[in-house]
Formats: sequence, C-alpha cells, structure tokens
Amino acid sequence: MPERVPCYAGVIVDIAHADVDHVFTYRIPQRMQVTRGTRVGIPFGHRTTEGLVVGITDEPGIELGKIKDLIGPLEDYPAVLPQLMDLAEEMRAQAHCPLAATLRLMLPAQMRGGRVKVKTEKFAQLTVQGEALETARKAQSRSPKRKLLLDLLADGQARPVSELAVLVRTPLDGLRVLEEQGAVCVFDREVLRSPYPEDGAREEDPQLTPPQQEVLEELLPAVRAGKGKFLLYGVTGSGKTEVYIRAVRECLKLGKGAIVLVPEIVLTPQMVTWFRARFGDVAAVLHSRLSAGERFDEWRRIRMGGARVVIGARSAVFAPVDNLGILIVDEEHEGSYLSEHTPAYDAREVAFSRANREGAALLLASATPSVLSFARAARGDMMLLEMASRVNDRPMPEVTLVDMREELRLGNKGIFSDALVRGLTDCLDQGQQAMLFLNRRGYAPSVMCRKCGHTMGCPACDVSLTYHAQDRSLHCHYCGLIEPVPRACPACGSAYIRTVGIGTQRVEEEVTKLFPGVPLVRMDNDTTQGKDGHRKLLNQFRSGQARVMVGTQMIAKGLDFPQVTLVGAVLADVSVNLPDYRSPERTFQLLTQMAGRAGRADLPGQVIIQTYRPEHYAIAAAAQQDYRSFYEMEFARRRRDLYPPFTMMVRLLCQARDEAVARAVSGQLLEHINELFVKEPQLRRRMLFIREDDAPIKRLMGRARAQVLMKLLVHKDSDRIIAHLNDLSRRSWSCDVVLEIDPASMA
DNA sequence: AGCACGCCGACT
DNA sequence: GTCGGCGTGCTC
Repeated sequence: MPERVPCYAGVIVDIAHADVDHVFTYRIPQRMQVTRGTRVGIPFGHRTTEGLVVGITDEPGIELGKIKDLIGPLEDYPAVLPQLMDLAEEMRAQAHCPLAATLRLMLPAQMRGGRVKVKTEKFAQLTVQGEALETARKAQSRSPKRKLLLDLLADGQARPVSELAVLVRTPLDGLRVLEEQGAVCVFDREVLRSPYPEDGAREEDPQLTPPQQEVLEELLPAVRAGKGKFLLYGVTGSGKTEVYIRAVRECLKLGKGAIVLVPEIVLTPQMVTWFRARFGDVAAVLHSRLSAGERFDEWRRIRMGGARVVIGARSAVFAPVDNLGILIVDEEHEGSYLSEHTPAYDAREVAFSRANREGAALLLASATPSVLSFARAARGDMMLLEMASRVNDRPMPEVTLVDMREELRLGNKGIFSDALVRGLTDCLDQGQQAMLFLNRRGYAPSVMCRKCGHTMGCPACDVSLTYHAQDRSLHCHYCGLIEPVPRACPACGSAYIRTVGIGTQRVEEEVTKLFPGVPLVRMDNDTTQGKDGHRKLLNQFRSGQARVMVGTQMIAKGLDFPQVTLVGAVLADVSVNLPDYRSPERTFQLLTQMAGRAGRADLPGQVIIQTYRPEHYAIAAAAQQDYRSFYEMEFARRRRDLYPPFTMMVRLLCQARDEAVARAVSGQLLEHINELFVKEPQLRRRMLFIREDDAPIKRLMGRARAQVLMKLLVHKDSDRIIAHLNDLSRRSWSCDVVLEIDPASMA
C-alpha cells in the first residue's frame, strides 16, 4: 500500500477582518470528506471557529509544524455552490472587502454559528404489508383505536403523528403498542418551515397580448441558449408579470431554475401568489422578514433542488440555485437594489455577473427604467424590449396637473384642490376605490414657533422633528426619538407653536373630515410594522372593506388593485427638492408608478397630481407619462453637469461623537488625497471635483458627520484612485471612516 | 474578530 | 514590589 498523500484544505476563516483575509491551510484527517464550498469547524488561535473551504491541495505552502487538523465539516454537503464561490471572489476584488464578507452573502445569516436547528416532526409508517398487515389488524380486536391507526396508515405512506391526532386521541400510545408488535415504526423526520403555505389555487394561462408575444419571442430563445441581457420597458399595466411567468416556465421545462427579484418585501406575497397559482410550490421565498427558521428552511429547499424558482428581495440574488436559467429583476429602477452596508453591492450588477458566469438570461424590467439601465441598453449592453400598451387595450390613465399656487389664489387654503375633491367624490359615489399618495409620513414634517421662527429639531440628529397625531408628540425619523411637543418655544418662550407642512396622517384626517364614515387605510412605516403588518392593510383594501388608501411611496409600487379608478398625488414636490442628483429621476419614477395604480381593470383611471412646481421637467414629464422625453432631458442634464453615468460620486464619510474630531479627520483625509495627487499627478485629471465639508445631515444618531466628496470620471485610473481611498479609509483614524461609491443616499 | 504578550501608573 | 491599563501582533 502506498502511503496516503497528505491532503490539505485552504480555508477562509469566518471573520471579516483585513488581518485574517487570506487562505489558511489545514490538514484534512483521513476519511474526512470536504470539498470547495464546504463549511468546516477549525481550530484557530486559542479557540475554535467556522471557516469555508476554498480549495484542496497537496502543497501545504507553509511549514508543516504550523498546520492543524480540520475539526470536521459542518454539513454533509458544500453550503456554497462553486459558481457562487467564484462570484464571492469577484465581489471581493470589486468591493475592496475581506473575502469572508462576500462569502457570508451566500449563506443565510442564522446558519453561521449553528444558531438554527433543523426542525423535526414525529412520523409513523407501516412496516408490514399484505398478509402480515392482516395479521396485525386481527391482533387489534380489543382496540378499535389501534385498528383505526392501522387503517389510516394502510397505504404505506409515512404520516405525521400530528395529523393522526386529528382523528385519533393520543395516537402515540396506540402507536407505541403497534411498534412493539413490529407493525409500525415511529420516527423523527426533518420538516421544512414554510413562510407562505400553498393554498392549492390554480389559474389558467391568460391569452398573451401581441407585445407580450413579441417580447417572449426574444426572451425564450435566450433562455434556451443560456445567454442574453434584456431591459424590458413596459408601461404600467402592460403585463410584465405574465412575461416573467412564461420565461420561468421555459426554464423549468429545460430543467433550469430561476430567480425573481422584487424591490420590496411588501411586493413578495403578491408575486408569490401569482407564481404559486401557476407553478405550485416549486417557488421559494427569501427575504429578511422571514423568521430565522423559515429562512433557513427555504434556503435549504433551494440548495437541495426542491425549489427551482426563488422570489425574493435584493439578497435573493445570491440564492443557491444551481443550473440557473434566468434572473429577473422586477422594478429594476428601485433604489432598494443597492445595498447600503458592507459589502456594498448593486443587485442588478451582481445579477449581470451571475448571468454571464452561469449561462443564464438576464431580464431587468420596469415601467420607468433607471437612467443607468436605459443608458446601458442604448449603448448595446442590453437589448431593449418594449411593451407600450396595457393589456386588453386598456387606456393609460388620464393625468391632470393641478397648480396649487393657483388654488391658493382662488381662495382654497386646504390641502386638496377642487379637482381632487371632485374626483374623490365621484369615485366614491360610484362605489370605486381611490389611492392618495404623499411621500411623507407623520402628521406634519416640522413644528415651528410662530413668534421667532425656531423649528423643533432632534437633539441627536440635525433634522427637524415630525409631529405625529396619534400620540401628539414629536418623532425623529432618523434615530427614533419621541418627545412631547414643548409648551413653550425653547428659543423664545412663546406659546405660539404650530405645525408646518403635511404628512400622511394629516391627509388621512382631511379625508375623514371630507368623507365621514368612508373606511380608509393608511399605509406607511408607522402602520406596517410587525411581521405581517402590511398584509392586513392590503387585504382590507383589496377586499373592498376600505375605500380609500393613503400612503407613502410604498403604495406607489407594483401593487395591483383592480377597483382603483382615482389616484391622487397630494404633493408631488416633496422629492424634487432633495439635495441629490437623482431627485428628478426619483420624482418622475414615483409619480409615473403611482399613476400606474389607476385603471388596471375594466374601469378607466384618473390621476390628479398636485404641485407647486408644475413646470419642473420631472413633474411635467410624469404628467405626460412620457418616459422617453424625460430620459432624454435627464440624460442630457447628467452629461452636461457631469453626474453618473458619466462620473462616479465618491465620498469618505467621517463619523465621530465630537464635531471637531470628524472635521479634523475629514481635513486630514483631504490633505492625504492631495498628497497622492502630488505623487501621481496624472490621477488628478480624473478627479473633477473634490470638497471637504459637513455631510448634508451633519449630525445623525448623536454622531457628527463630515465628508470629503469627490466626483471621478469613469476611467480606469479612477479604480486606482478608489483603491487608494479605500486604503486610506482603512488606516486607524480617530473616528469612523467609510468609503462610499455611488451611494444610494448622499445624506 | 479575539486573545495573548508586553511595557508603564496607583494600590494591598 | 504587584495588579492592571489597553497598544501591537498573530492566528494555518
């Protein structure tokens, strides 16, 4: 017998820290089975921890004396698929973070540290059949209960004991006797916790519209060929979901899997219902509001191949679907596809990379594609597909723009224009439903002293406090602080304090005043807390119990309520004035999406947009429902003013208890960056703008925030600048320093 | 990330 | 004299 070649495993320790961001070598003991992607227990330093095998080798690479043995695999299968190992490695390079950090994305969080257990249930099953079963049955002449148990198990299938308990009281006693007689066995079996139990409802395929057919004629061959990138621009109500369903069916036919990303957890149940109605329970769900157990079980169902279709939020882009046929990103323009925390990633970019790597088709879809994606399609990175009309030739809703300055001039001081009041009255008279949209929760966004103009602010954050009517107190929407409204102005002592501006609670109040007795639901962050908070509200509205829905942007997206004929934007200006280069784009998207909630069935829809800035191009284009003209204007503006996609917005954000410390660090950072340019002057040409300053919100959760903001040309030199900035941010500063590249929010 | 090793102030 | 501050450095 030749001596066994010693075999070693390269392991990434599950500690996301730059100091341990390299491969450690462990000896694989005899007969231990591990492969790339296997999670393993390892001795590390003075303790034991978890790691992930990234390779097997015969070359130890370091002196043998240092090498320790693996403790053993944590599962009997590789938890991370090889293609996802590759993806994690690519993301590390791009996100400039430890490999352990990107590998963690590939696993359900609760799996690490062994915090969730596999759930088991007691099952009973016959161990005899035919004549032996008859004999066993006869032996139960004195116990009808045991006879019944045998009858219930007669088909030989394993049955959960809990199910038997419905028909037989305390079945376990009888089963125990039968087990002793050798007729049945009782055992524990793994069961999966399921977040959205299947209701068995099935639907027929609807007839495809010609645009849907045309789109599928491009898409289906791409699914079969395992390549092709598409941007589907389909107006609201054009039936994009049906396209997804047909494309996914093609995947399943080919034995491939699919991932469908939805931007918000609120939208998953609806998508799941649609998919389940056609495919049954091959669809799994992954998002962060599932319980730890549900999430783990859904993940395992996918990993083991029991579920071939995954519907989920951003992080579902990492779902362990092997042999992936298509990746679909619904409402691709949504900001929620950007992850804010490290490792920062854009789920659309990850989907792009996964599609390339795994031979899958990619479909990004929206009624209001992001400027970035539309530009990519225009450049030829993706094929543009278009569905310009609604299903069944339903008309687009009619949009009216109301100038609120004019209303005031005519003597209307209320928050609703005459047109909106008339629209609501008609809509409710005709027994239909209405949605009112305002992108601001609370009763009023600020509270001011009438005498001196002082605005009540949060002591921990540099923002004004929002008045909430339920508890008659002031809330900070950033840190969660709640405090009573002061009796007197803290600045001048005056008692004349009043609210300024309007929020969804105020809208709710005004509707109730105007239409007493009309049932209403309000959907915003305050009313949708809890595990299934939104479901109840959605059902109330969908069932017709509620006639009016008031809400923030969460009601603007993708929801399908056939009885809604009137949609009102109470104040369209809210999102225009934010200090972010994307605010026109956001405004346009929000208003267009919101308008799309109207007239989705046979009843025509009407939309009323109230604004003080009817001439603003984003609002005007939304009123015209003219995506292309908006895109042209916005793209030209981005080019002219040098914003993404022509540049990258990069910043180093410094956070400290003390304002002086934060500013001192941001000052030092600026100096270091300038030194870099002295050393490498050619890099200077790629930096179009640099400024050291307070962040737009200069205090948050009690921490002062300063920044160095930069605009870089999209150029390969900029990657080197970013690498330098990343190194710089990693040095030990006297406060937190984080590097952000094109962040979702510049606040 | 932990945890040890290591070099300087106030205590039984 | 020692107990303990947390600065630097290592973990296969």
